[in-house]
Amino acid sequence: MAGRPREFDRDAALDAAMYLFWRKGYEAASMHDLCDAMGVRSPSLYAAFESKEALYLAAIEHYVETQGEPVWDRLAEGATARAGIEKLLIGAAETLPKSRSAPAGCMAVLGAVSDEWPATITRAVRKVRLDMLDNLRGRIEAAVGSGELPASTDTEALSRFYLSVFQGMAIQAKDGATPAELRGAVEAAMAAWPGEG
Amino acid sequence: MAGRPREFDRDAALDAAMYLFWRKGYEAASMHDLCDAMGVRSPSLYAAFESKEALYLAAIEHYVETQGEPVWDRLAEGATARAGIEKLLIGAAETLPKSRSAPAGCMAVLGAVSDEWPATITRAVRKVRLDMLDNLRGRIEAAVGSGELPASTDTEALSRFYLSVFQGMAIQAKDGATPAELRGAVEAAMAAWPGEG
DNA sequence: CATATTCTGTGTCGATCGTTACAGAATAGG
DNA sequence: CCTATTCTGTAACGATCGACACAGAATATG
Repeated sequence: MAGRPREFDRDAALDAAMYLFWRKGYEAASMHDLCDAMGVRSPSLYAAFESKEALYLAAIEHYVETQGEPVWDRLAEGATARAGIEKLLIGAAETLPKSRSAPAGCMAVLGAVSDEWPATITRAVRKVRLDMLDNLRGRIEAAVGSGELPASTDTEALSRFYLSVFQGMAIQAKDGATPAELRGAVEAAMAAWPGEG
Repeated sequence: MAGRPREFDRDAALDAAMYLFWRKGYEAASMHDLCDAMGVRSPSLYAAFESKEALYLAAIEHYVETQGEPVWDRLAEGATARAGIEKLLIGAAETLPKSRSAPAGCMAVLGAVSDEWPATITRAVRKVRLDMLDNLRGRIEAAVGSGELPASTDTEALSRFYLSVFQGMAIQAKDGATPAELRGAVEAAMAAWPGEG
């Protein structure tokens, strides 16, 4: 292909945009802020990502791949569903609080929770949250199939419950909760596992 | 006092502003939208509430008084802390989903979760969330004092856990969860009560 | 080298943002 | 009635928003 080569790294720029959207949300991250953070002038940005809306969609997808999946992969680990969920939540307790390398909270949990973000973004972010529920339910249903949990288990309720713990932890992390404080909540939550106590 | 009397009901206008902020958040609710919803022209609005920022602060306070407290008052009801928390969460399951009269979710839980809302608002909304934690911890510590819970109870962890359930439920309500679905999560959460199972 | 193509940088577009100046209307106190 | 005071409505302010026109610079292909 002919033409002047792009002078910036598209993936690095997308990564920078992700962090800014993560920290500020959609509306509060202006194109001016984004250009600064990405080290790119706006025409180059539009040429590479089409629009602010499309940039956010690319950023949330990038977030899921680079930030979300490493945490949610733990759900599949462990010999039992109980162990997998505990690993997931402990990992979240470690990851959600603000650190040197990452803002506090979860971009997918805390994004588009008010109306009037562009509808495509609301739809995309909500889908990520609903995928979380599906992942939990999948692991729990498998546990019922394998006999780890009784057939009478309300898998819908149990997965919704653990999802609410995860999502609530994201908000508390945004409010300054430490990993140790969140681990305490996880420990309390695991006591709700059927048959526990 | 002299002067032309105000032609609109300040409390009714504040109530309308509260619902709009509740639904849209801070930035997405423009002064234009607010004037429409409140039935007031902007100079009258500024004369009565000073600024958009001050209006939001008044609205969140109004929200806590009229929407939050009726739900959180249930925490004090019931013979035991366990019963109080269950009443609170069941009430939340009923209240948080979208209804004819109210938007989905909780204005305090879902507000100011991204940076760069005005700092005074972030501080005020976060304080409401931290008050939730204090309320839960207070009830739980009282239960330890009365012997309902063993002295070894990690009251901090237990209150953080139930707070995370409440806050997670607010997000799921925003994503369309029904009262019945949230009640299921509450039922699962109550199984984590110490000694349960 | 010549040309087509693609990126970069400057500057700016119209729209909308929160906010307010100003003039007219409506009251209370004298 | 007259005046001071406070509200209402029109209209507009400067600032910022997302997005883009345009010209110049840099490459691949022929």
